[in-house]
Amino acid sequence: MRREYNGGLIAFSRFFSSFASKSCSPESSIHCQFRLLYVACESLTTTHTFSWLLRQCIDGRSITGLKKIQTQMLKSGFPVEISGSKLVDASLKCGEIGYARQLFDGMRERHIVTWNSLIAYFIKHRRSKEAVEMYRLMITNNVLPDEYTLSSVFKAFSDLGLEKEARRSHGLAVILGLEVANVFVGSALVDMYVKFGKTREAKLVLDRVEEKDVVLITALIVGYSQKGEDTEAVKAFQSMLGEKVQPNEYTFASVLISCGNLKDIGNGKLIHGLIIKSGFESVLASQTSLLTMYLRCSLVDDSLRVFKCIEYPNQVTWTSLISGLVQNGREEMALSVFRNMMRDSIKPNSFTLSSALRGCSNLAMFEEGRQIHSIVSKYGFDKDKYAGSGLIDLYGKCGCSDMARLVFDTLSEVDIISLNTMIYSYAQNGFGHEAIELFERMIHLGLRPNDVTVLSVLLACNNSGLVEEGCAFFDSFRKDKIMLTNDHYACMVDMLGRAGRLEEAEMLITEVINPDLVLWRTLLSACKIHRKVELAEHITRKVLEIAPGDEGTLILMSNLYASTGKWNKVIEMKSVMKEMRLKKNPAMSWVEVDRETHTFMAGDLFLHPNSKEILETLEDLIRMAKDLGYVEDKSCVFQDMEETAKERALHQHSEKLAIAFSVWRNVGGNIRILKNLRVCVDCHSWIKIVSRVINREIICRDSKRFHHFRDGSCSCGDYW
DNA sequence: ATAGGGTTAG
Repeated sequence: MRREYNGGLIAFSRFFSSFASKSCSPESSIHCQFRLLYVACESLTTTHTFSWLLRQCIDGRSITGLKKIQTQMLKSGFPVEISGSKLVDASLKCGEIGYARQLFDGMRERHIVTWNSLIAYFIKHRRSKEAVEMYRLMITNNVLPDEYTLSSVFKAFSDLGLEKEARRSHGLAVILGLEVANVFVGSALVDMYVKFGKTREAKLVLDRVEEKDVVLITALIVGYSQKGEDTEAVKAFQSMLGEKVQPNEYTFASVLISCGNLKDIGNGKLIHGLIIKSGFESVLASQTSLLTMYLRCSLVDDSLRVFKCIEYPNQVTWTSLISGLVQNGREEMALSVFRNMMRDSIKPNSFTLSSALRGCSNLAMFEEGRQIHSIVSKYGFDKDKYAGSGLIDLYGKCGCSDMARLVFDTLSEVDIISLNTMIYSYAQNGFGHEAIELFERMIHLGLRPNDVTVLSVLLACNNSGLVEEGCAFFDSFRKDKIMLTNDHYACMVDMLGRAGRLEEAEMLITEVINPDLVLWRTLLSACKIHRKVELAEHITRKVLEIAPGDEGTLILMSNLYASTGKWNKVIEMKSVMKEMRLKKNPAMSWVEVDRETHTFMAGDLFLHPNSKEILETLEDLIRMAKDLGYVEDKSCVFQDMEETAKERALHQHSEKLAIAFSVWRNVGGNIRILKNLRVCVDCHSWIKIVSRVINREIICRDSKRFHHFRDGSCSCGDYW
């Protein structure tokens, strides 16, 4: 009789659902189900039917239905303990935590499944605190946790950093014999120790688990690769194969990260083969991991080949490609990939945006970067620290530290990275006081400065001529036992050297355990500024002992001889360089106009389609600058030639060409140019005057810093 | 009836 009714019910339900799918809206379909439940609830008793009905409620997310079933269960004398856990589980699956909690609180006797379901729900929704509270309540109520409880709750411990309590529960798992016997408990433990950064203990747990499976071993591999113990990760993977445990896409993903970190292309390709052999070749996660691995190993073509085989790349796949291309210096391609992604209507996330922004800031692509800024806003990432730092970096590298600051001030959370980025932006642009102010705020917030902070602060002092402040900071960093690297020393050597305190600068180098070429070259360029030929010769001899024929040193020395008029020495140096087949890095400037980049090389305009117009504009600008007092500084010419030829050479320095081009194209607003070397004294004084002539700000990024030319003066205070 | 691992970033 009952069975018949149940069968009838199913048929009834089928009738309704087919009816619903054909002609009804989803709401009316659920309405039909309510009617159905109402009818059914009148006379039902079997466990089987209750389960079926609960399933219907879960599918229809119907709390009303649940309540009806509850009444019916009570009426029919269904064991309260069982019905309770069933109802709690069903309410949680309907997303009704409030009702579940209400049921839970009303129970006199609670089945362990009830506890487990609630804990699992909290874990699933990352409500770790409540999960742990529930677990504690369970213990105080003398309910002994089982394998289900433990395999869930460990995640909450690691999430909240409750290591002590976690170890106590681990002990419980050992006493109950679950650590060894239940692989779920074992993997949860491994995962937990991994999250605590304790890979050694994770491995000890793994070794004790009797029947090891993929998840267990993968959890350990993940731990190794996230901690940078990449060799261990690869070893664990190999031993997994030895134990005949079949890896899956999760396993491949983590071991491939380690291969990428190790640049272990041999194992990387081996795993690629394994992926094909075990049928994971068209699993998106595996494809993405392979793509990333190839990019980390700088095999851009291989990664593109993998990408082409992917039918539907997702957000992560696209992002991985974009960030990898940027890391390999293929910014242009990265940005075109980004545009393709947007065209395919794949939503970007903060990873995507910060990668694309880094592509822009590497090349100081202002317009492109601004467009990405509007995408950042469109998708609601204005307050995000990752996208935000990307924007700060972009604006900093485009010479707009005020815009960088606007972004910084909207961030919802200030952390060491965003602070460092902002301080560095100020430093590059010569806003020393602003940088120091932010640094003080950082200390006030209780954040410990790291090596990037130290470099940014020193650079800020250096670029603003704050020598005393810089020295004071340096001393305090030394006292605070902050690790100082060669870069930090190089910054100080530059600062002291440029201030003419060459002896102190040299002393500082002797303090360094392993002085590198950069340090010596820095001191050498200070010699060049102050025309200290003898000291420079002394240093050059020293450097050439460590690094015979060092290109940078020879060029600096040759330029020093040239600027002091020692032309025979210049010829000598040049012949040495020629013999060693060294070529000077040609000076280049570039400028972005209408999202197109135009590159200029000194004296080289013949190939430009508008050379005539550019030269005419340039002549006008030089004439007007001369009217306001510009005089050529011929010490900036490093070749021995006739005076008029020197003038001509000066007039065609790449930055002058780039500025003339921008003026001719009538670029609106500021003029923003970039240069691969440092700007020379002659161009510097010329650009100052031109900024007044055309009454516009000219921002020039050279290889070391920014110069903001406005109304006849420069932000660097003629100190660079 | 209730349970475990991964991919992209400054």
